Amino acid sequence: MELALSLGDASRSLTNFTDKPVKIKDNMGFCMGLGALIKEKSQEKTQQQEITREDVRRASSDPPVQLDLLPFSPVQRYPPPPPSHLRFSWLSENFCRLLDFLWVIFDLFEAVNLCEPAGSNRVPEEAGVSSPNSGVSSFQMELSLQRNKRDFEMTMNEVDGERASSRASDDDENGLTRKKLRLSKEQSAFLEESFKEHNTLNPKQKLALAKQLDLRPRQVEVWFQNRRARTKLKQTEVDCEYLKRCCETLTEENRRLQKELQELRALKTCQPFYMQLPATTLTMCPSCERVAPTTTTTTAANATTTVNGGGSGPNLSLSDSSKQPKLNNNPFFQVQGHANQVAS
DNA sequence: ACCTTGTAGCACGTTACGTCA
DNA sequence: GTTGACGTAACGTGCTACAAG
Repeated sequence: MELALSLGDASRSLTNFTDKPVKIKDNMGFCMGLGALIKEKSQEKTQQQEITREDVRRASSDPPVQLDLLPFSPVQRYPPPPPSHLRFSWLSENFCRLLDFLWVIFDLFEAVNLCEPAGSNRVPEEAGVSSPNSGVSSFQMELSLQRNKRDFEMTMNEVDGERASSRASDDDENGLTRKKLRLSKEQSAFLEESFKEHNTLNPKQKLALAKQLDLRPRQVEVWFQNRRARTKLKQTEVDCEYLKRCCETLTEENRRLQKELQELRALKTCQPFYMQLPATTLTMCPSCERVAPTTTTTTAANATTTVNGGGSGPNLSLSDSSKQPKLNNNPFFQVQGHANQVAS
């Protein structure tokens, strides 16, 4: 079995090994080596536990990550830790993805073409099997991490204390898939309290919260993002329910007014002509839900349901308040205010 | 002043894990 | 023990604002 490896045209070659093509903005013809990884994890994980892509991705995306920018050569698989002045904190996501994958390629290349790795009892064909979601087999990642462990340990002393402490919660993961930690009640309560004070965080607040709760800043950031999303979703549900009730109320009111209109029309045909008085009544348009003045005639008996329509008729009282469209009390016109109330 | 590029933060949708009935 | 629903941590993507060159 022969494996061709061409890093000169990375954007083309890398797509052969992943489910999803790796997006690469620039073709990079140099060798890159990670200078920091998970010290505690590497030490604690057993041979049976697989170290996943997630581990490598996180390790490569958490600043600072060290790179060796050396002329590409397959021999220089494990370059020595770079000097501190070659650290980069500007790694883009795609670049980190490329880093992840390059290690896999290196290990795969060696496993297939060079030699059987020490301590590995797997056949090389296994290395070509990709997991359905990650596009990188866990075997490859295990190989990669185990072999680079010694290199990582050389540079772990350079990892700053904050990062080391923030990663303390990572130790208990099994590493099979992406990790999901359940926050403790105390942590959730504290985050809730902070969210009540301000639903967004500036970097300083984020760092302070993370340090106080022994979480990674990214976790705090994600928590606030999800919390805002939950708030918005709940708000939407409340608004939806409220609008539903408004719709029901208006429908019922419209039905009542329509019935009243029918009664008035019936009375109009029955009452003597001299009893009819011109007036303007308020009717609710069923389609646009607006109150529109309609000049009609009614009897004195029903005059309490009309209002003065521009002086063309007598001023009539509004004694029967239950029959008036209550615009100010209509819930339809209160939705906005209600929404703001809930949001607060 | 204008443009380009990189970065950070966010909303939104989705995935996947943990919990519980 | 299994299963499905649900809550939610974590992630991917696109957009926008901003700063620096």
